[in-house]
Amino acid sequence: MLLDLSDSLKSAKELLGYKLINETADGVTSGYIVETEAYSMIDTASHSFKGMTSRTKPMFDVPGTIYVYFTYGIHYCFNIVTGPIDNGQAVLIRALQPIDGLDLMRQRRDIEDDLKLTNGPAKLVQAMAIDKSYNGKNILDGSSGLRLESGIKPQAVVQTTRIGIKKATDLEWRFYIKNNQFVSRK
DNA sequence: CGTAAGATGAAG
DNA sequence: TTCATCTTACGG
Repeated sequence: MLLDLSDSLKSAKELLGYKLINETADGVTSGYIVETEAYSMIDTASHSFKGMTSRTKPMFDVPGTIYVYFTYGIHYCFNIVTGPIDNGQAVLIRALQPIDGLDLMRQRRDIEDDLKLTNGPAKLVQAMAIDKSYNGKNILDGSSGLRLESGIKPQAVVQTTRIGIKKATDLEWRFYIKNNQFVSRK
């Protein structure tokens, strides 16, 4: 695999178009990554900004480590850790274009509209049945059902500010595939 | 301990 | 725009 996970900013852009696949007992679901955000230790909006805590420990592990966190009392979000070990960098996966296992996704999301299946960080996590048990495992070594494959090559990528944060709102560390319907917000 | 905020989503 | 809902982090 030629995927570069050495730096969260580079990786956030490069991960666009990659196919994310999860195999569970229920079946296989997959989708192309169409929206990402980069986070790092020099970034006041990052969970890793104040250093390692029990929650953010996976962010300081090797590249490819899966970081799943719980937020707003309801939702889980999923990140892929990048950068050298101990560097506190990660890429938040914000949206997918669903490819395989649409029925399973509709079932898990309890929704009919396919456009709303995976167009948000907590939505895709629910559609692909990613939970806290994936936290700390590595997406590159098959230690969970989750893995990456090469997918499509984005024709055009938009770089802009991140969503839902109150700090470092000037940083343009969000990337998405231009004109893709499954991006969470324009 | 007490408490406030949070990388969201759905409904009204 | 509001609210559901609860873990994490941090201060006392």
